[in-house]
Amino acid sequence: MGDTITIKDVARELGIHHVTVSRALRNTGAVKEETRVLIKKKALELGYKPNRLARDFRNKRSNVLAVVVPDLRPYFFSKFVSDFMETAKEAGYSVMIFQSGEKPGMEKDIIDSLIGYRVAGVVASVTKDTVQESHFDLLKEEGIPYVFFDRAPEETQASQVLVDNFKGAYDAVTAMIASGKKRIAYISTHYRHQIFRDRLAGYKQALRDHKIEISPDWIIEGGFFMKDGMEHAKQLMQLEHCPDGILAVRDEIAIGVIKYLKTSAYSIPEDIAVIGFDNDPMGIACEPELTTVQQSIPCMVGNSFELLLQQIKQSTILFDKKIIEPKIIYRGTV
Amino acid sequence: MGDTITIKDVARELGIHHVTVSRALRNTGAVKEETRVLIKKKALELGYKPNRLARDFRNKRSNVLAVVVPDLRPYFFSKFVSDFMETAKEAGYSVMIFQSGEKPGMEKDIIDSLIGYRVAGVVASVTKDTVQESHFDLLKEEGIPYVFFDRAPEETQASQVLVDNFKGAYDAVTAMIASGKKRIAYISTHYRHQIFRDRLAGYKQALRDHKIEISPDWIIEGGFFMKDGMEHAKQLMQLEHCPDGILAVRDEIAIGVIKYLKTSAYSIPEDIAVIGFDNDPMGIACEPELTTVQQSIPCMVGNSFELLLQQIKQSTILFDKKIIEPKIIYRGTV
DNA sequence: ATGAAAGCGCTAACAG
DNA sequence: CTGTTAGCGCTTTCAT
Repeated sequence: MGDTITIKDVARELGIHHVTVSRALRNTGAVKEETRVLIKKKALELGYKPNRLARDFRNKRSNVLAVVVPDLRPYFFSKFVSDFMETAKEAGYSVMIFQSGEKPGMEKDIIDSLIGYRVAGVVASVTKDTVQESHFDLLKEEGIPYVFFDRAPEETQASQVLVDNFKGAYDAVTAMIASGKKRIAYISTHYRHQIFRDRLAGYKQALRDHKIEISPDWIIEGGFFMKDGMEHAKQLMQLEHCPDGILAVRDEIAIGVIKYLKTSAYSIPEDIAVIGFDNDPMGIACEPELTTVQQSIPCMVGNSFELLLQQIKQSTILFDKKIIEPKIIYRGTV
Repeated sequence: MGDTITIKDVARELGIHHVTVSRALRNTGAVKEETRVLIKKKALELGYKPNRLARDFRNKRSNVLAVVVPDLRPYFFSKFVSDFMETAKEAGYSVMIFQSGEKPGMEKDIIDSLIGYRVAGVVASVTKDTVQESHFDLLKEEGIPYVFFDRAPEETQASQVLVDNFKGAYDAVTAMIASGKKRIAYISTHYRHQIFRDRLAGYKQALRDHKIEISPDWIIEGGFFMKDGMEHAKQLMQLEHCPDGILAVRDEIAIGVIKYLKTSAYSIPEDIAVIGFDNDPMGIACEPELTTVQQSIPCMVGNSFELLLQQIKQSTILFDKKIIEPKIIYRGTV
């Protein structure tokens, strides 16, 4: 160690100029084929590893893409990140991941960091409390393109990739109605993202279109986890006029609902139907297996990446919005 | 954009030398307190962001830690990575994540990459087919310390953090025996890591210590997922002399087992007890809730990080092994 | 097709 | 306490 091989070492060994080595190794500029082969052979032989730090510094831009998520653990995010990394790698990019922990302050720090690293681009899903987009403006100022996926700041103009959440909820409610349900409740989170408002709107519209009353008692917002689903289900079932179908905005919440219903001896889906969102594999572990609204993650990744790459290549900031079709995965709860 | 602020800009504005600015901003060297304050104020005012690319390049080392995992999606890995990122961030490090996709070739490419980025250190869990450690030797040559967690190459000398897998399996089997089970089977994966061999050894020893016969029919190896668990459970239950307890080396496999048993009308845990490994939240979604051997991830993260940091600080490669106590989380399947 | 020169932004080492 | 000098490894530009 200590004596790292540089292009100069390769050049000296061959009695040529290090610039030629640089050109040969990058397959750029005019280098005699014969020389190029010679150089590559020697580089390999010496175990030369390009110093990315130097290269990125010189280019004033790294070839790293950043992904910012509130939390890496939920399946939706870990799957997105996992797929995104695959896609990025194939295109020659490395990926840095950042977790905001649902804290806007942290998100801001992360963005400062990203600017420091001169990342090539950013894909982000914002925290539950991110209302302002101002910290992302800093990226714009630095010419770093970014794309939001799933969770975007309110009224942002920036590029974003979302599922058609209105349709997802609308279809889910319609499916329950089709199976004979007439009293359908809605359990959401308190997170104030457009996606959740859209789902609520889809839920309401489906009820209206089927001439079913919308009761405020049947719309609950709060929490994000399994235990919240359990509590809300309990609250719902204690209602005098209790529901026979429940749409939850997350599979984890839906599973909480199922757990409560089963302990209370309700049959699913006979007594009550349940549908969630996300197609989390956890939904297969529970019984009956959870029917869910799938947001195609490969599709979201593909669109996000494409949108980002386009901006990187053209060195422009785009304002584009991709809407992905949701799809209901029918399993055993409706 | 285009006109990024550098320390020279800050210096010019103040009519001082940029080196003084550098010193002031890093709280290093001797700078008059008054000047330091002035500089920091001006830097903030101009929106100066240190160029990490330049800094890292100059220092010949980045302040990035790399985590290499086979796959980011399983809860065990996403949780580890998530926690590790938190810990690293608090210590001022950023984190790059890499997925080998269980492919050793990919793992090798990743390591070349890490060297290119001159990362400060590496934490890795190797692929199912990584037998040689040779590609990690390259890191050693570059003076980049690394620590294995959970899955290490065979017979490696390198620093590693593991759970006491022998004990985990031993205790799990003992727990089943304590609840009256006498015919305990073992479902493993075909992955050839020490951790799985240790679990098998723990399983066997527990049976021996309780004078229970070890039947090769009851030891199945193969697969890694839920469907594998289902298949293996089926195979096991079709045996003439079928088991009344099953230990699986992963919760996901255990859940597959449970799913099969329930479709075949076995009662759990009355007819058959089941225990898994990992404390995957998926185990809470299923019914009955899965009893599992927990590997404390915060503890693994803490040890991994500490082991790594120690090597970074001392610029030495250590050969240290940390063994963490597993713990059985009793739920409903035993 | 190859070489020479210059500089990216920063920091260590030395000088004053 | 502050300034000067030099250079990290690489690539772009211009010259040959």
